[in-house]
Amino acid sequence: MLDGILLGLLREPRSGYDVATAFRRGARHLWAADLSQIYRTLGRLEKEGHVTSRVEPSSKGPERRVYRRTPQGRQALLAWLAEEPELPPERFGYLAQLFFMGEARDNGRTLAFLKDLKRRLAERLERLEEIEATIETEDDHGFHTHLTLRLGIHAGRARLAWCEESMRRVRQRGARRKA
Amino acid sequence: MLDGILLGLLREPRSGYDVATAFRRGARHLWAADLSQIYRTLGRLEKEGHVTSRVEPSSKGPERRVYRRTPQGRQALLAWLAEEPELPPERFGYLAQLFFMGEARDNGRTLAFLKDLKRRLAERLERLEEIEATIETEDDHGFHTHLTLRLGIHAGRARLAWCEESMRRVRQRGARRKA
DNA sequence: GATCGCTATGTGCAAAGTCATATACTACCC
DNA sequence: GGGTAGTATATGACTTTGCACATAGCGATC
Repeated sequence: MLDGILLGLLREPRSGYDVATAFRRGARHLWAADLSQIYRTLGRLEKEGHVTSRVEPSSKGPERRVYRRTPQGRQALLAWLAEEPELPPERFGYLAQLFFMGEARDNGRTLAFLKDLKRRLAERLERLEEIEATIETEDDHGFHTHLTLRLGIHAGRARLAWCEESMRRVRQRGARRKA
Repeated sequence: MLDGILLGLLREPRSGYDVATAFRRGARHLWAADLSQIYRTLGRLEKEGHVTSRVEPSSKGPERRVYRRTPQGRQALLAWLAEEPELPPERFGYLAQLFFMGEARDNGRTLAFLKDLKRRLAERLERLEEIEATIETEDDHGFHTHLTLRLGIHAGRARLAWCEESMRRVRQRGARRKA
């Protein structure tokens, strides 16, 4: 999966560091990966013949190893794009915490948890909305970038609405219990 | 993270198989885990003193190893519940595919992709809505279960709305190009 | 009495991902 | 001259996860 993303980012020749930078800028809202993993994956892709690399001098640091996508690499990218949509495995740490929070029998804690969660989710959403404001949607790449960003925004707003609904329900429940 | 979920499910003594069954029924919408991983994790939790186990005969199969949460295990659970909300790493395979689909220059393909995606997301949402219809929301556990389910439903509807928005935009874009 | 499906517990192996660490050059500020 | 920040490439150790496989009892059905 990371393979496809790296091949996609290698539309132009780039060093591992550049790829990671492009990754942080353009793809961090759809996949998380750290530098060491990117380097290792690029190494594997080279062994598999999807990319080639060449060491080049750098103007502002040590030597760079610049990767280029091969025709075979482009084919692999297109094949990945032609696959079925890959649904993510469910992995919601905060939901799991909330799920068992009945165990603690503490509505105040649940409320504080939701408030904290809402703040974090709102921050994420704001970052996406900032990016949206800067996107050029005319060319193919920008158009598709914007499509993906929109999902983050739709989903982010839905999560905030859920936080509010949940906080309301927890408060009502607390009030009902005291009564 | 799975640690907390297993400790939470062990409110009553259960075998690994039972835990996995409870997992599939009650927690699969918030975390994915297969049997082998559950067995391994229970083994580690025992080594760490969070659970104990005892082999017991079964009426309908081979012997069962029944796990019980220790006081230390309960403390570990409460500590986990008191932690900050854990945000998931971004890992959207289908979004990554869509992100690079400009490379293929094929609006028809993008449209088919979104249609397929929408169908899958709608199925997931339906399953959550079916579960919601069967939930008892009065007791602590049911209340918190329902809260988590609601997020899945909010987010699921937002994703469907996004699919429709995206399909509309892709169609418009296709029409504009032909004109 | 053979086979199927469910109950039940595990091992082996590989891929994916996380975190810490080592190295080293350049530019800039103090 | 010294410290910090950014550029740049990696390796080592570890955990988590996924997938396949091995084993075996029990009940029902054919």
